Amino acid sequence: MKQEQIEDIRNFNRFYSKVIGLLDKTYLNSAYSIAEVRVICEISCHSTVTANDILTTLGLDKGYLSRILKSFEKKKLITKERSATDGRVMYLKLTQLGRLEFEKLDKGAASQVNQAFGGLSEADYNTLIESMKTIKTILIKK
Amino acid sequence: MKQEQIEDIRNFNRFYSKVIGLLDKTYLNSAYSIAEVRVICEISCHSTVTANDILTTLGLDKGYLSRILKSFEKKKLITKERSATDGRVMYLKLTQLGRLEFEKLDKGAASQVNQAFGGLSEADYNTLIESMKTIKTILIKK
DNA sequence: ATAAAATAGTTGACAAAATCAACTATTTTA
DNA sequence: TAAAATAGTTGATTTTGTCAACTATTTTAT
Repeated sequence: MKQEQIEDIRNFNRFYSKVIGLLDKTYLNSAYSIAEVRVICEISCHSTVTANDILTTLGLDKGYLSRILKSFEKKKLITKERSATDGRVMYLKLTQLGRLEFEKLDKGAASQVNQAFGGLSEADYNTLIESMKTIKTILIKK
Repeated sequence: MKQEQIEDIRNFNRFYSKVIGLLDKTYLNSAYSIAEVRVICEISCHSTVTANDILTTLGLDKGYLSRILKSFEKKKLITKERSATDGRVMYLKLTQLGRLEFEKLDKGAASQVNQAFGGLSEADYNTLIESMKTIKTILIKK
């Protein structure tokens, strides 16, 4: 891999870090930390998920995650249900309230994206999104 | 802006957040936090820069930044020089050691990019980097 | 069958990162 | 020249994240 290619990629990364950082700030106005948002997101997206699943996908410290989950339970956002077949495992589920809360976060994030990326021409959107898909496709096949 | 476009963009953002998060972890093995790396970077990239410049570009808390700078001074990575024309302003400069340290970080980051993005075909690099440039161009003209 | 190792999750102690507000010292504005 | 603004510092505190020891199960190897 050439020096120049590395520099080009780093240049994009610096630029896009700022974009993402800006969007992440949405969550700073919510009642949740970014880690918490990701955890809610994980629970929301998978019908059955365990703390350990989240650990591996998000790469958090397990003590940290345990506390986050405990706080969610306290706030009635999730329920934990012990697996019938493996007593160590706890299945996590959003409660009604949890789903409501997630929806709020999700809508907030969507509206932030709308703001941050809004105002382009239709042609630019097409090009932008096509480029995004291209990047993802190339990197994902690695 | 259409719902679907928002979703496409969010999809890319989720994906690319992970890429950036992975690269940021390089710094976790260094002696510096991500905020500190950014600050060193800012000082390195600008021949004359003040704490306030960094505040506006990086958007940190000024107390936080002040402490980071103090620790850099203690470690002999930077020098502060009071402006002759405005006694409130401190100009920041990397010392020899600071430049060395920055170079190490910079090389480490480049090698991480090399690892994370390495192994693609030349055609894929061209497409990848072209897409990155396209995205930046579109977003920057906003 | 059972002791040892592995796995899932919890807890306490702590460290690092970040925020807030009050403060000093200058400079600018009115 | 007094008041407001700006640059930076400091103390107190909160939030976020890490580490290691712990309990409770389950799996593996003998």
